[in-house]
Amino acid sequence: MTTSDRDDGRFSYEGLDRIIHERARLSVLTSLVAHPKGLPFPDLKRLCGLTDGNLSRHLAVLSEADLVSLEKGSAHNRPQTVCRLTASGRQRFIGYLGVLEQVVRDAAEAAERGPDAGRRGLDPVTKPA
Amino acid sequence: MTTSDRDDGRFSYEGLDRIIHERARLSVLTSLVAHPKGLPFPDLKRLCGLTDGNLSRHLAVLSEADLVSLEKGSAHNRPQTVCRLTASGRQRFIGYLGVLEQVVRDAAEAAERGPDAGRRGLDPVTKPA
DNA sequence: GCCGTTACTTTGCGGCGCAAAGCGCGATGA
DNA sequence: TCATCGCGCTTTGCGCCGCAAAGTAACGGC
Repeated sequence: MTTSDRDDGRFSYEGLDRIIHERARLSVLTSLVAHPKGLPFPDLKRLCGLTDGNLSRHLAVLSEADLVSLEKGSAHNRPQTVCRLTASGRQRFIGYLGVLEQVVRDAAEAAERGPDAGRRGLDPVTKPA
Repeated sequence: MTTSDRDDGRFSYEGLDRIIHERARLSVLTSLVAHPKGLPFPDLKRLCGLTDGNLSRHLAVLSEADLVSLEKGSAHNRPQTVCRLTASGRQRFIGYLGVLEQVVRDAAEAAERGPDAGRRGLDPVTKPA
């Protein structure tokens, strides 16, 4: 047998929150958790390699979900939006990271266990050039 | 200073392949890497907690991208599709996992470094000078 | 005043995830 | 023998989303 009933959902990873599990937003949240004092919009943009519009959109989503707070003020006679993780955002992000870690563990373990197990169906595994 | 030029893209994680970085497909790939001999459609469906339609769609995408192979045959007088990781799929997935691991490391490290660093900024909003 | 730059926001579109409906087919039963 | 059921997928349809390009606003030289 290949699977048993109690394996149902073994790899479903329901904790991968749709809001967080998105490349750009993952970037943003990681940047923010690494800069707990907050980051101005342009810095965040550079760190994440995002365009203005893109970052704006994602920040709106994250803010809507109360994962980040946006403090719109001004500095050097210019508008400045400082972005921060909220306390609950931090919690949710850390929870998400736990799931992500589980994914990596599951997969890495499996990948290591049988690099050429079941070779019947798989092409011979070749090294990357 | 908050960021320096050479930090550009520090958290952009370009290796997070759009095809792979999707909850359902991540489930599928992890299941498959854990079962190198392949999995029949219904087993995969249960492992991943997906609906038929959903799994079908994602398999089509993964197959299109040559990450998985679909072997349509029959067993017990019933149609049976066996899904397997391709060799290149395996490599790409492993590459992706490396990036994911980096994300987890970056974030976990940062989160641990300052669980309450900059805490003042989290709820009471303070103005940067 | 005009032009360029900075700091965002809005708009438009293509694509995607998801659930519900559909299809094919063998087994079952009247 | 012919409907009916259930299993194994596939297709359809809708709504949301990511992304880039265009738009707005406000300041700083010239």
